[in-house]
Amino acid sequence: MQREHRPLGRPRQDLKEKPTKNVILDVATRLFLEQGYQVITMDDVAKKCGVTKATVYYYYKTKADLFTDAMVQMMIRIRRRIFDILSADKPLKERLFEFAKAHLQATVDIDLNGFMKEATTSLSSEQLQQMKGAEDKMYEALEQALINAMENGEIPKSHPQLGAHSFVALLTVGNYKDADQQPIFPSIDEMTKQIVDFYWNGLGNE
Amino acid sequence: MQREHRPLGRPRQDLKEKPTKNVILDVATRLFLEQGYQVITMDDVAKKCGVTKATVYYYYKTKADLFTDAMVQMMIRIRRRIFDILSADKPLKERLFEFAKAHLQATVDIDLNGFMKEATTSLSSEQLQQMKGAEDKMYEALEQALINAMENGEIPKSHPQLGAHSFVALLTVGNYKDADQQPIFPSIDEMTKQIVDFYWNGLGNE
Amino acid sequence: MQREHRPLGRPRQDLKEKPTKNVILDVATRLFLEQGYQVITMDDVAKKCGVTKATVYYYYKTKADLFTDAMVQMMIRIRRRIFDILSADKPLKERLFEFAKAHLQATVDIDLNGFMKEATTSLSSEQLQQMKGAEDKMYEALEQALINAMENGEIPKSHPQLGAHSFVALLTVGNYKDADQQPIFPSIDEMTKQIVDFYWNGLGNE
Amino acid sequence: MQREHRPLGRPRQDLKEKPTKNVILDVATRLFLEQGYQVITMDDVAKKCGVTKATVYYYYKTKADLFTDAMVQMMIRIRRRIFDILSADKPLKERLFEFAKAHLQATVDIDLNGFMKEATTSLSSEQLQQMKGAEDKMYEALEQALINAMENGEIPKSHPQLGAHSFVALLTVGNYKDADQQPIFPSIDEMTKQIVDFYWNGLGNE
DNA sequence: TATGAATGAGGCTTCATTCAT
DNA sequence: GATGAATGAAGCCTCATTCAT
Repeated sequence: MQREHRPLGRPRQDLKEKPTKNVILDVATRLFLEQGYQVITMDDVAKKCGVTKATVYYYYKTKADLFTDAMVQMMIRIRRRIFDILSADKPLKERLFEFAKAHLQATVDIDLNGFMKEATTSLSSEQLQQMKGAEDKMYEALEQALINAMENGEIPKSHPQLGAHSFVALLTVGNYKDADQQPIFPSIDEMTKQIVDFYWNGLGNE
Repeated sequence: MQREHRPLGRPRQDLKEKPTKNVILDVATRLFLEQGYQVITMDDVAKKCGVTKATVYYYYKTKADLFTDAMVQMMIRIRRRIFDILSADKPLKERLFEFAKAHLQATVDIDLNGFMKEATTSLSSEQLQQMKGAEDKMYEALEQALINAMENGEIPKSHPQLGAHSFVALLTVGNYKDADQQPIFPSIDEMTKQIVDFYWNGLGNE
Repeated sequence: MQREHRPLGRPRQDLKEKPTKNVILDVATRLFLEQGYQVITMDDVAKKCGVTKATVYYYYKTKADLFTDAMVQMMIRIRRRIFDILSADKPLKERLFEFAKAHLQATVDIDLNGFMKEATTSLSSEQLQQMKGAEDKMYEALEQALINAMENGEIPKSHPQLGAHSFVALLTVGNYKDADQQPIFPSIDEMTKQIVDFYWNGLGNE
Repeated sequence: MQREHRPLGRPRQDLKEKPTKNVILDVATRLFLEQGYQVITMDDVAKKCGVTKATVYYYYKTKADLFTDAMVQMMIRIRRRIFDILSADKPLKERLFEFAKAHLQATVDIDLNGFMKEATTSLSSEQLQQMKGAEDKMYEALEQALINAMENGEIPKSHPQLGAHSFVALLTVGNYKDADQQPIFPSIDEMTKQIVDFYWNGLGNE
């Protein structure tokens, strides 16, 4: 765990350049999230990164690999976010509100269900396992927060896995737009409040 | 496994077979639901129908057309089902339970969000309108049932659109399988009961 | 050569309806002339005629047959027009002018060269013979007029076949439009006059 | 007959072969000239080049692009030839003769009219502009030679644009073959002489 | 580390043609 | 005489992937 030997003084400017592999992963993640696995081509990724397709293949052996890595990393990041937000020292409802709001503000709708479905046909079973694993861990982070709250007596005891999934499911309501592009509530704040209230009731609170 | 190749030309009108167009629409609907728009090819559809691709194109000018029609028809059917089940003369909670159960029993997970996302990238704006229109109407059917119940005093007054969307969103929880292919609850009945209870609380009932 | 027995009196209205076969031929001729053999589909023809493809096939065994017939009939008509115009009792130059003008007024550019080239790949050799035959006869009509004029002393003796082809070739100049859609001369009359003058000189007149 | 399939990936840079892009353009030009736009498939081009279709698409995004480029390059070459031949220091008639002969010797009949017609239906308006532009410039080269000759007093003053187009139009006469495959004159030399003489008269020379 | 050049496989779509009615 | 339903063959184009440099 020791840091590598590094020259003294201020690092050179070009050290700030993100390594190519990271650029690719970040760009890919965004593109896949925005448009889905099938629609995005390796060329799309390459072009957005300012490199060639061959370079992408230098870092990721297949498209499926790139996708898997992108999704897994993303779920890890979300899990970390859940941890961060939900371990704050505030009433659970407030923490849920914060998380919900953060989630709904992210422009891209993270439709995990959809991604898993698209992936099923194209990924190796090992890759699917990886994704599923990351997904499960993500939910577990939420579950844990609920379990804690149940033990604290903050909320009634109930099935925490159901609670975790229900929360994420309800968040998708926030992304709905009708035929005229109207969301259900005009502001994100209102949207978030309503969803969290609904969820809070659902948990059995009065 | 499939029918032998038919001879050229118009087939004899022997048996009272389902008209080819219907066969195509039904098969396409199932395939699209199971695997998504991008993954399914026109050839997949054709082969499953025992006809050639050209025949599929005889009835549907493009893949996007076929998809749109399939989705719209499906949403119309669901809407009808909602009507049928929700207009029965029973307590609302029972009716919700019935609908939820029917929905969760359908083998294919009807992930509307996912479909709309895939559609966005590949359909004409006119086709998107059609799909969105059908989707909205579907939700309206649910909303109406909620509105009635609020007026009856069966449930507290609240935002019916939110209620409708929340219900559908919660249903997706029933399709979740973890990395070991385990659903959250082992039986559909239990699953349905838990989801409807959660929802029922969410609506503000005590 | 006796006329068929026909009922006395005025024929019924519906006798005025052009027989379907003729409609097809006429429509096909126009479409092929306007857009070429390959581009026009049997469906295009059928739709413009208000019948189905199968009907077109009822009258013409193949697309190549329809095309051949259309082109041959057209060349026969042109040949007749040449006869009519060129056998009038006026100075040759006037007659040439008239024919040229009639030709240039027809909106469609009858680019026989182009048609023969397109046809070569797609027609049977017998069909090609038919077309070539009709084309040759068409030119012969012009040649004959030139031969007559040479014998009359109206124009110097020269190679009549060259004369006939040169005339038709020069007419194509009238259809030229530059990148800004400008023809070489602004009015058809001026165009015709200039071309015929040029031709007239070419024949060796002073 | 053709090269064996190449292995995947970048080929060894062995011999000083013509760059693939040039090979494709040259082959395509010849094929399009010989048989027309619609008849030639991208596969035809690829096979004649000993590469796969995908390779052709690597260099040209669409068939229309390939065609446009082929035609434009060809017209640029012709224009250069016009320049070269017509700027020699000889009497105009001799120069015209030379150009005509060179043109008629080229085995393929360059039927510009036909190509422009085929193009109209299939090319984007931008591509059409490109082709038209190249065509116009080609004619302008001829016009300029005529203008010079008029100013020299070598030929009478007349409309140079008409002169340029007439010349090219008359050249097509040289490619005519009748139903028995007979050209109008048996030898190219005689053909050329007759056409140029006709043209020379047409210009108003005595 | 990065890329340019190439391929194979496959997807969408069109179209001439056929045939029972 | 006319048509609706179907097919087979082919054409355009895309894309994940490979490999020598």
